[in-house]
Amino acid sequence: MKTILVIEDEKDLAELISFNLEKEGYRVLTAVDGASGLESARGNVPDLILLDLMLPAISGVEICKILKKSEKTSRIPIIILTAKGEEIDRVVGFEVGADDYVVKPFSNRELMLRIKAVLRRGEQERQSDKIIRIGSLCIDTSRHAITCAGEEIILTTTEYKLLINLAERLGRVQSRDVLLKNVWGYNYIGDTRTVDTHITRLRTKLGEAGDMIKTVRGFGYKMEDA
Amino acid sequence: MKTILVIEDEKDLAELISFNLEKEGYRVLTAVDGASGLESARGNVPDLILLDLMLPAISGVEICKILKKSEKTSRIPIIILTAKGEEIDRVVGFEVGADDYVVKPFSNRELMLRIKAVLRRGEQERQSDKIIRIGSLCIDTSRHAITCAGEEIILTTTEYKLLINLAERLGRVQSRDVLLKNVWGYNYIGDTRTVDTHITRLRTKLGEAGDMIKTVRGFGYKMEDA
DNA sequence: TACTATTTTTACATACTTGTAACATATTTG
DNA sequence: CAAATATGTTACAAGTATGTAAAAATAGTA
Repeated sequence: MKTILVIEDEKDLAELISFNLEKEGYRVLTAVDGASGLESARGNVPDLILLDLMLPAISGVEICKILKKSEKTSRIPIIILTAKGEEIDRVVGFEVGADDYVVKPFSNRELMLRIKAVLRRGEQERQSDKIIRIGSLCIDTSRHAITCAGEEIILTTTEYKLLINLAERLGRVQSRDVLLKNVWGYNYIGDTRTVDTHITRLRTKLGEAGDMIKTVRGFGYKMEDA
Repeated sequence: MKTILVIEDEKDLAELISFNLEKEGYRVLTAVDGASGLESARGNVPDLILLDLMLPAISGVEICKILKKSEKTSRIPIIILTAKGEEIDRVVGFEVGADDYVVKPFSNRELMLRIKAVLRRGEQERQSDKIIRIGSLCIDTSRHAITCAGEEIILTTTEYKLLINLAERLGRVQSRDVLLKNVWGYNYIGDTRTVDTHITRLRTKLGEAGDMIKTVRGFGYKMEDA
């Protein structure tokens, strides 16, 4: 039986997540703030940590960094819970070192799928210092740098986040709505066509690698080699 | 037609919302307090719930928690209506498990946009990423890719949905009316012969796998291996 | 403040999709 | 066996989704 540590200050949400996790057969530990979360993680090393980014006192980012620095806890996979789309690029990259993230509000199903995926993923390929290579494209998340066939490509924040989102879910079709939620944040109200515009710009800037962003008519976009 | 349950104790507001929702083509159920709201949600599962936070007796937060914990109702998206300002909006709103929130006073336009966004999100969720194999045919729903004996087959949106519908109910005959409802949507007005045309196209594109789509004269179509 | 970079919206072009109708073929029925 | 009925097939006008560029709005900065 796998143990999951939930670090979340909002009691209701923590309770809800615990309830669902237990229903799925996980053992659950909860912590309402960073300090007790750290303590718990060190004392009884869990198989995975769900970490809210917005915590009182020590922020989730800090906690994540601390956990990743200690030998004892560095190998525990961490999934970040965040309300903002804007922070994900920093979070998943080297700076923070989380293994995955879920943007609030998330469905139970979504969360469970992510947890399973992260647990399944081998220890060796944790995302901390991840460099994504797809065809001639190379994304160095730690340096926030992108190259295509050696040539450096300068992207704006939105373009970068959009690319990361597509690249991390390689092959999977993502609807405009999902992209809006993950890149722009849950609170975004606007035209889904905005995504199209950014896709166009991304394709242009990426040059030959831009062809790897495929349109799936009626559904959304996906990224795929060749 | 989508059904929306409005749980709101202020009669005037409830009425106004109902009026606007109906104008947009939704079916509306209303409940003036938590208990009847819960009952209604369980009895006639709606597609979405608009939930006032400030209710007599049981609070909206409680209701939200209860709904999210029950298997039957946990998947219903909930939009919170709250009169309180900034500090509560994010924290209480969707961290309880709700899918979105709107702060009173809200414009009709805003509410409708949120509803649409949340409903869209839900539709995305439903398509789980599984791989269906039937004979030489392979359907990868997450990649939205179809292969027959390794060869990739490009389908249009309608063709794809039609195939999924047949493949998911393997062996079972489905009438043209049922297919129209499932693939084209319940309010589709048109010729049932449209189905035939698409079946033909599907068979052609699928090549040898197309033979697995069988005609059941007088009843409809079914999919069956060999 | 003005200026720049970036993002979003708008508008239009284009390419793809689709429902229908018309005709062909097959099957059932009387 | 012919008529009636059901399904198969094809072509095309109309509809729809996406691509793209340019204007408008916004955010960021000196």
